[in-house]
Amino acid sequence: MKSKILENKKQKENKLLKSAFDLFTTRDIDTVTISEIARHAGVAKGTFYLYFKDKDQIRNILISRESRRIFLNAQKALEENDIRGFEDAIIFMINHILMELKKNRSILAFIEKNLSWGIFSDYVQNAFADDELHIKNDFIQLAKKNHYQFKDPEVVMYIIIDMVGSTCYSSIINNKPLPIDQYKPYLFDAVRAILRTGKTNEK
Amino acid sequence: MKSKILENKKQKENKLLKSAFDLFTTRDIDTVTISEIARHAGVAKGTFYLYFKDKDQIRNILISRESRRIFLNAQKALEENDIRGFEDAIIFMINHILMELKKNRSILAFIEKNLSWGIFSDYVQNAFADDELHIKNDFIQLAKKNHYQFKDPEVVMYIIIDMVGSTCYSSIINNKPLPIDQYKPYLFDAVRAILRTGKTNEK
Amino acid sequence: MKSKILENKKQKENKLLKSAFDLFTTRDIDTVTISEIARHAGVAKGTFYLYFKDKDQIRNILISRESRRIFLNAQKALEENDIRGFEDAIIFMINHILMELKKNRSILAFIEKNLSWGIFSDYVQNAFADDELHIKNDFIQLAKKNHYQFKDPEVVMYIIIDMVGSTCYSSIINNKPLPIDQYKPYLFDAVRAILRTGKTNEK
Amino acid sequence: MKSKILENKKQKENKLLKSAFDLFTTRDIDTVTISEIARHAGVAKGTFYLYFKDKDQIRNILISRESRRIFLNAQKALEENDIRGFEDAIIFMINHILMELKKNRSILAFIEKNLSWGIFSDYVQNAFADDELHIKNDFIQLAKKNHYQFKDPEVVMYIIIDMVGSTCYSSIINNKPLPIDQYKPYLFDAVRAILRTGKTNEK
DNA sequence: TATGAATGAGCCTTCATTCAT
DNA sequence: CATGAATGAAGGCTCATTCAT
Repeated sequence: MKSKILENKKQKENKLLKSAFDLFTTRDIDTVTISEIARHAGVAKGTFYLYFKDKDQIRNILISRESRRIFLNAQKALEENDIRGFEDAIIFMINHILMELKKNRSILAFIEKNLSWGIFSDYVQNAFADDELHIKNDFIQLAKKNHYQFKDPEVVMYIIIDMVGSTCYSSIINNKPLPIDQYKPYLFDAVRAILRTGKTNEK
Repeated sequence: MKSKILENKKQKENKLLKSAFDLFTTRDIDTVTISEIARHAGVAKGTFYLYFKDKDQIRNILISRESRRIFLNAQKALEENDIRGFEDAIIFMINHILMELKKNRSILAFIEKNLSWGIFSDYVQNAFADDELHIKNDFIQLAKKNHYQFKDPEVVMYIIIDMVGSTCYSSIINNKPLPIDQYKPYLFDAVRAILRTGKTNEK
Repeated sequence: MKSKILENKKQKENKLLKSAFDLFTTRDIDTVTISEIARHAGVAKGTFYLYFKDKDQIRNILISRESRRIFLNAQKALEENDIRGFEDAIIFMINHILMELKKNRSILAFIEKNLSWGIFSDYVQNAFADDELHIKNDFIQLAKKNHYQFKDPEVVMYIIIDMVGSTCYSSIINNKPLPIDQYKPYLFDAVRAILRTGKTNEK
Repeated sequence: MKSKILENKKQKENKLLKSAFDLFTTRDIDTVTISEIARHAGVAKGTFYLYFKDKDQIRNILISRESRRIFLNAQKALEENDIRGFEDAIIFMINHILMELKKNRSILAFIEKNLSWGIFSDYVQNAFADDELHIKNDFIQLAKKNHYQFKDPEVVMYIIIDMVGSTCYSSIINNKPLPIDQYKPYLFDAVRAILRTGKTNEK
């Protein structure tokens, strides 16, 4: 039967992805060889090329996958908590993501160091296409409902994501400029300040 | 006389630095070989190792040097213009830097992609040690003079630098989320919002 | 079937060993490069590293192999000739070995110059472990049978091997202190003298 | 004055020789570079080539020098002690040399590992030319005086030197086949046995 | 004489990629 | 589909030797 074969193939692909993920988050990505990925996945070197073109490809797939997972988790957490204020909701999500990344620094290191625009950015920007991930939509809806108005909400969202991402990277990884827990107040102040630029006085 | 030799050595070092800079800003740094740097500098391969330990070292030197140069230019421009408001001064400097980077995208790409904390951050953080570069000091003085008060001005400065750096990178290089000229208003709004969090009402 | 591949691998390994042996016995080992070994074996440079770690490893393998072969030959020759006296048997073997080395000076040069204790010595000392090579045992048995008694036969054997090895090296290679054929009488006298130190008067 | 200059030159040459000796006896000779020899001697790299052709040359000079020194010491010690028997005198000298080498293993390692025939052998063989070093002569005289007769005393001497040298090397350095102090009885027995082959019964 | 900057040949080693089995 | 042996291009780096000063 065909499904059996297909399943088998999917399994091998997953083994390779998992293997690469393990290695990429453990070591400097440049030092990871395709040999190692294959060996650690328990398949032959040649098999790698049956599923992926090269290291770049598998790396990009992993970054998209992990970023998405993290955003989805934050989104789900938000839905499960009844947070109504616009700013509060944004801060809640950011905080949720930061907590996850703090627990799992290697993922953060992996994503940040390899996050080239053209992968993640495209991903976030075109997030409309993702059935499950409706963060962008939510952002816009929530802003409207709470009487925040932005000329271009996408750009604001982008600024915030990028700012949080890059500053928190060094905060979590290197404790610079401050350890993440001490840094958060400053960061959240900054985020709130930016969001407040869109606040209107409508009731 | 010895001065001739010393001069000659300095010249060679500069040739190598220039060569590396040319290559690093033109191509992906990983694809640049030491052979090429030497060849393009017009010296033998072994000569490279007389002046630098490896590619990392020459890269770090270049990043420090270029970052410093850009900040120095901005600082000088600020001094030459009589801008008194705190927010205006910050925005002026940011704008000055962005204009320079826009003109010279390759430098931006080079700095951003290779700017590891531990190089630049240390540099900016310890900028006190630099006799000429007194941005940090200026920031603090200017804030005080204009009645802005921050619990930790350094952190605020850091947030701004990092945010500007990372978001403008993709704006200038990839036009995402918007081309830099359209993006600036949003960015400056965000910066002003952050700065305003420190505003007090003293006269 | 797999046997074909395995056979092929064994063949390549042998090609490399032969190539290395040819080069090592022809030239100063330090001047032989891995490139050459591979090229002369008709394989790619990388292939070398599939079979051996480095030049040292292949060299040690060759020394063990060749030394063993020479001793085995001498042993076999002894068995095929009915020589009963203890001293005569030892001299016979030494002579057999010297004749072989004389015919093949390059092997002698190769072995002697690279024979580091830790390779050969271990080998000779632990010769018990070698099923085929029972020289050490034979020496002890033969001594006993012929009423020679040594406090530590192993040490005596070792002295003889080492003495023969080092003096004959220069005799065969450099004709010093005498060409091997003229040198032999002196050498054999010395060997017999040493052996005779263990002679007892039992009948 | 010229003598001053000449003295200065001799001094530099000695500095280089000492430097090389220090390095050669401390490390594997192949890893010692000419740069290091010069640096450790406190002169410029180019200066090395003013005094020596290459590493081989300086190495050979050192080996001759050290070997000679050791033999001279043994000879002097013999003269200072009134030992009349032929065998006893030989054993005395060997023992003297072994004690010195045991104290200074690095010299032994250096000499043995680099003692190529053509250096030392020539040296010992042509020892007649050395005004101070008259070992060979002594050997012959002493043999005669004590009624030992050898067809070719030189060859016997050579066998002994070589045998002692090569077996004691591994004994002192690797404790194989036995530590030197336990090995000596066997060795001396062997030496005496060889010498005794020349004994005559004249009174 | 003495210096040491400059040279560049040449080594070792890795690893992405291919392809016969 | 899967394998893994074989490839060979490519890079980093060292160091003996030269030569202008």
